[in-house]
Amino acid sequence: MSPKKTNVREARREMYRTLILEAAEKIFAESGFDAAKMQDVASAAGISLGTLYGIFEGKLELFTAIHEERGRELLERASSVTIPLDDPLEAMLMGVRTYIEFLVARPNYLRIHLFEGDAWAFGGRLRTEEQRRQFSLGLQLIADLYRRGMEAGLFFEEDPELMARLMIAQHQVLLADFVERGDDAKLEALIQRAQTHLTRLVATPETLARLERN
Amino acid sequence: MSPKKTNVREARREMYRTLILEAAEKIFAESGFDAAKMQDVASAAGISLGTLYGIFEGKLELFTAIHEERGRELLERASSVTIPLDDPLEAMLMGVRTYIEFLVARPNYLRIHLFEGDAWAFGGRLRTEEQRRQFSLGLQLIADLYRRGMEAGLFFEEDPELMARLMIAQHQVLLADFVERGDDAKLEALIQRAQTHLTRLVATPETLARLERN
Amino acid sequence: MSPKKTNVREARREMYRTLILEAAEKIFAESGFDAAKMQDVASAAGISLGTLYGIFEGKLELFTAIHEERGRELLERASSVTIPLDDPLEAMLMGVRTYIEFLVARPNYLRIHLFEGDAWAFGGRLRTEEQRRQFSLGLQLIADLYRRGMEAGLFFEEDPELMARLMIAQHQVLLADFVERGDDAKLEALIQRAQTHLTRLVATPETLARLERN
Amino acid sequence: MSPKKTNVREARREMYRTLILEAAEKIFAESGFDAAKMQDVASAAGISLGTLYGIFEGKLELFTAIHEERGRELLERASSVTIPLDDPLEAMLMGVRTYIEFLVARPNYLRIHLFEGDAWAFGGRLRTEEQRRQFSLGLQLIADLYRRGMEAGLFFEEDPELMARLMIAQHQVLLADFVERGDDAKLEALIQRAQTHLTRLVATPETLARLERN
DNA sequence: GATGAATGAGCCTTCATTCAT
DNA sequence: GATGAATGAAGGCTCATTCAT
Repeated sequence: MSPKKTNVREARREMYRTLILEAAEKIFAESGFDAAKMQDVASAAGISLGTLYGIFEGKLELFTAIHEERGRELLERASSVTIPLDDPLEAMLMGVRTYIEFLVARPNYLRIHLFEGDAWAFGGRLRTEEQRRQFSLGLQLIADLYRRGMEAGLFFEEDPELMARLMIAQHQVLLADFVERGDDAKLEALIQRAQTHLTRLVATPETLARLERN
Repeated sequence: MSPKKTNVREARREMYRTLILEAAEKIFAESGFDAAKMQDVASAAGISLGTLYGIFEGKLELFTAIHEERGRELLERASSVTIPLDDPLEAMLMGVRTYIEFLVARPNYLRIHLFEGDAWAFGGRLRTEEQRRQFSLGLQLIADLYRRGMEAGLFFEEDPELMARLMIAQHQVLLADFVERGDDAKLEALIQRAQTHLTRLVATPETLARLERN
Repeated sequence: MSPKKTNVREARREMYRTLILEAAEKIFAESGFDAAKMQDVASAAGISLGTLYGIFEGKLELFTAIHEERGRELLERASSVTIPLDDPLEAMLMGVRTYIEFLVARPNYLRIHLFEGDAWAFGGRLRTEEQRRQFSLGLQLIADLYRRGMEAGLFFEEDPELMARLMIAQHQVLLADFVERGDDAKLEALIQRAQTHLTRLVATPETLARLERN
Repeated sequence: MSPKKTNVREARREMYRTLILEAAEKIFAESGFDAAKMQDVASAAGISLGTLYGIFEGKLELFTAIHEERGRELLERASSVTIPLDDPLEAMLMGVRTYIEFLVARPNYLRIHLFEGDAWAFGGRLRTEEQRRQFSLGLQLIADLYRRGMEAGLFFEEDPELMARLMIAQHQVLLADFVERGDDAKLEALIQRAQTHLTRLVATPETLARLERN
């Protein structure tokens, strides 16, 4: 097998992966995991069942792949924008913006994220180990940031992991509200609102007062 | 048909309803909606499939009925404890206590409530009109209370319905955390914590400061 | 549940078992294991797929059940007719008769027995542990008998288990021939022939000579 | 098309045929007909599915071809070693040797031959007309030999075709036993054993006695 | 000619729902 | 009314075969 051919094959597989993941996101978003049919995913991707199964092992693997893919991407973005920032609050605000922008740009994944029983805030009925790992990583990123803010006396004294969950839940409510309204236009307003509520959630009264004065 | 016979029949149906709803709560809590089997519900209720279908039209109706039943009960309790209280914040704190006590006393329903993709905070994949109505009623109860507090200058200025959702989400995170820890012992601590976070969520800085002084 | 009801249910299950096993025997005989369709078995039994699966766990279990059922029955018969006989050769001759009569009376099982890659002589690609156990038991029954004849100086000196296989193979050839000819009429001739060849296979020249004289 | 080109093409096809038949033998021996995958055959042959289908029409044709190929080869060898011999018994003994040496040298084909439900002794589920023809030819070769021996008064009086089947069955049991033991070392012992049993199967008591004396 | 990606018919199995007893 | 046996539609997945490159 020539390296060229291998590359072509790899490229094609990658193309299919993308095609399928998008189609699957759509189908899972519309129907939920159980009601989604593999045949519908294949049709939505414009390919045959056989091809679909050539790329993904099965339904669960496909579902998992969506979360890996999107979760990893989201995590990377969130990390890359928060790490450079020294101020924990500033980092958090930047994190929310990234989080919201990412999800609003991917409405199908957003629907899955919110409604498929795997909302990050609960970590409830997560279906695979990979999903649990992903969930845990995302939570830790936020919890660590919170810990820093708490140690700097900026944030309210509370279990950082619990606070991380509360933050996520908060954003999810705002996103769910946004989705329900079908209000694509005011992304910036949504972000502002989310940041306001985030600040109120984490900051001590003193921090709040200081912010007010500026 | 004599009225007496009718009454007997009604009583029997009522008994079955209760039996089935409890069994269904257990099964749905363990497996989720899709994986739950009607046969398992019937067995858990100690009745036959035929009888189950004599009382409930189908799986979806059964699922819906759980939410109606528990939702109505919860709503009534929450109403009855909050209505007599003049102070909106006090009413809210009392409401959370009731909410949490109610759910912790019904762990099966709690699991469904949190993890079955129909958490009240999102109103997401609600499966029937009735569920949406219920959801809306509960939300309004809280939103109205919030509005009163806002008009009294005690609460933060924000869309009351959104705030209601944020409150519910907050409690759900705390309850999910509670469930995950299997921490049955410290109900009172959970309520305290929920009330603290609730206060921080809704109160203006001035209100907070005043509370601090007392 | 009343004992009566249980009995009725058991009786019905038993009836279905029989019905299904007969139908399955037919289908497996016609098509072989892999080509046989569960739907065809159900149809042949005059029941629905659901009912079929209510009685048997799956295709393999059904196939196994046929072998258990028939194998056990055949083994019991063969044991019961050979055990009372002191003379090993006489016992063997009686055993063949039983074996052949049993299989000729069950032509579908005979076809499976001969052609489904699990002919007792080879013990080749046996699909389940149960089948292997059954095969081993049948073989031992014959091998033990052979050993007795050998120790009595009546039979040719050779590994008894190998001789058992040779005997089975011999009968199977005769049965296959019989099946191919569709010659239902001359069962007794078939048995005679099988006994003649059996004698020639196992007996020492001396034994043969003695028999000749009688 | 030049004759040369045609020759080249033919040579290539022949090469592929050989390659594929060997690979297929391996795969069918390992998995049996139904479980064998065409893809696995192609991979084992180091070619593509398309090429495989360019040489053989389908799975069944491939399976058939193995039997034709090997069967023809075996037949030729058996013929060539038996024809020059005048003594029918001697010819038979030579034939068995050839038969066993041939199969032991081709363990994959041996496995198929024994276990794939198409053992020559039964002529059972032969899948194509060609297979039946082949089977018949092999059987006739032996039957004719037997007939000669019978007419010479050397062999037991019995239907020659049936005797041919019994012989084949006998060898197959010995070969199956040999395969199961994984006993590659003692080929000569296996042949000796087979010849002994063959003699006992076909010879009249007088013939046996005469042999004994020598 | 060779490749192997793509196809899709087909089969095992499950479970919500019905209905004869 | 109660039962639970019976139904059969539906869906995940495989693999023989085809065909565009």
